[in-house]
Amino acid sequence: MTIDWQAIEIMHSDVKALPESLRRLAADMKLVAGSVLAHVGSRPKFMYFVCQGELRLRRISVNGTEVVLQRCTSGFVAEASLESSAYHCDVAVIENSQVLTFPIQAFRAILREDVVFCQFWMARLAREVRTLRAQCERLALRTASERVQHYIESEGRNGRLALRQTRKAWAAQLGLTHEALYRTLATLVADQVITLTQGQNQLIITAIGAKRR
Amino acid sequence: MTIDWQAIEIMHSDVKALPESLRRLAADMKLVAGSVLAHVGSRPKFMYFVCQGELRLRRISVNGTEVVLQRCTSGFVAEASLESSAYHCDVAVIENSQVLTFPIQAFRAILREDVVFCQFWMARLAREVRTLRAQCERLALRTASERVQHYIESEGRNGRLALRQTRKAWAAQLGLTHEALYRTLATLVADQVITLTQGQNQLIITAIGAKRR
DNA sequence: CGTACTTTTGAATCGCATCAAATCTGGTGG
DNA sequence: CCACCAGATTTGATGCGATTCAAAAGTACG
Repeated sequence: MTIDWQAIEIMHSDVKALPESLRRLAADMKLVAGSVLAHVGSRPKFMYFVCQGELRLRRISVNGTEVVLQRCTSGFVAEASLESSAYHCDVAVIENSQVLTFPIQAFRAILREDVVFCQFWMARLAREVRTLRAQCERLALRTASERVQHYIESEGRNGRLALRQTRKAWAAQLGLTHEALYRTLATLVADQVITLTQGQNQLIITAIGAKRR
Repeated sequence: MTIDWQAIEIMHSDVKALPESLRRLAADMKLVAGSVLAHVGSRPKFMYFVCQGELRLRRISVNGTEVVLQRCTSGFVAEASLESSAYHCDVAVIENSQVLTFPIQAFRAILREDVVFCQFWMARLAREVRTLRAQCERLALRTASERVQHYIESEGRNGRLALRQTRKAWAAQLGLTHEALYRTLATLVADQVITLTQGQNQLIITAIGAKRR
């Protein structure tokens, strides 16, 4: 059960910040798509780090709609769970995944002792805050078209975005039904605001004009 | 220009966690309603702590709508600015306010040295993440009524909520127009889902039934 | 007492959700 | 290799709910 840290570091540079003491406590774990790693309200026992696959933080809202709060395909999951005594969302396994697990008590202890790692962790949280603020901003936009363009601008590079998920999943993240997203993309293409190109296993979206709305 | 820390600590318990070294660098500052403390894109020079008044993190979105990302009436503002070289939102002064300012370089340095304060700061960030996740969840709800009830549940206590802002401002936070919110509140009252009581200078909202939608 | 702002109500319009159904796709097992 | 299946994609029709524009009434504050 030895973990090949070097191999993991190549894929996930975040791992480099992990102190030796934490690495010794890590364990390897495989997860099956469709399962749920943690439920709302349950007590966090481990911190998880995604090496492969995809997890999602989600909540089933009052009326039954699924709300995606975060997609995790690489890196730590649910950083905020470190501080709290209960998960505030479900952690769902979307694809077969491989994760590292760290006992949460030990994690907390090391965070208290290791200043460098503490720094690193704070930076992670701050980044998370920024991402969430962007998402709030996006969800407050009133039309599907605006949300799509906002997403391209804030998540893409120079108006180019490689969509690493299905459009259906993207729709959930944008707070739209998949039908609405399909239609919106179609009209945006027709109006020459964006172009869609099929890359290998992912859709490439490119913004063209400065046209809005 | 001496700051009365004891007086401030009574109102804002967060201040107790501030190490002496940081306190020595603090300065007092009064802000006028309507002004803007920091603009998107500008470089953070100070960390701000709100003693009195109200600041808001906001962004003017693509189509001109104001999006409120955070209201600050007490405590640190824009925690994430600590890590970044530019503000990612405007910091607007809503009411005449009094804030403490801390040179950001020094703030960072002390965070590197003082483990206890670092702990405290991490906890703040984690709380912020949770709040933002709740807001994302709320904004993804499709109807005004659901957002209102979600807000009452997540921000209130036992189905009771003291609204510390105007309904118009609340509407912005909920991603609604003020008209929509007024109408929604009216129908929720009519349907006996909530009651509204006028407290001193604030509206008290109480959820009654388990009725949804 | 006037001004600026919030609160309230009305009417028309628009965009998305919803329900439905057809097609396309990748992956599976025979 | 092909038939088949589950899921994603796509298109259509309809209705609801929020936006929008407008205007009046209420409220706080100097």
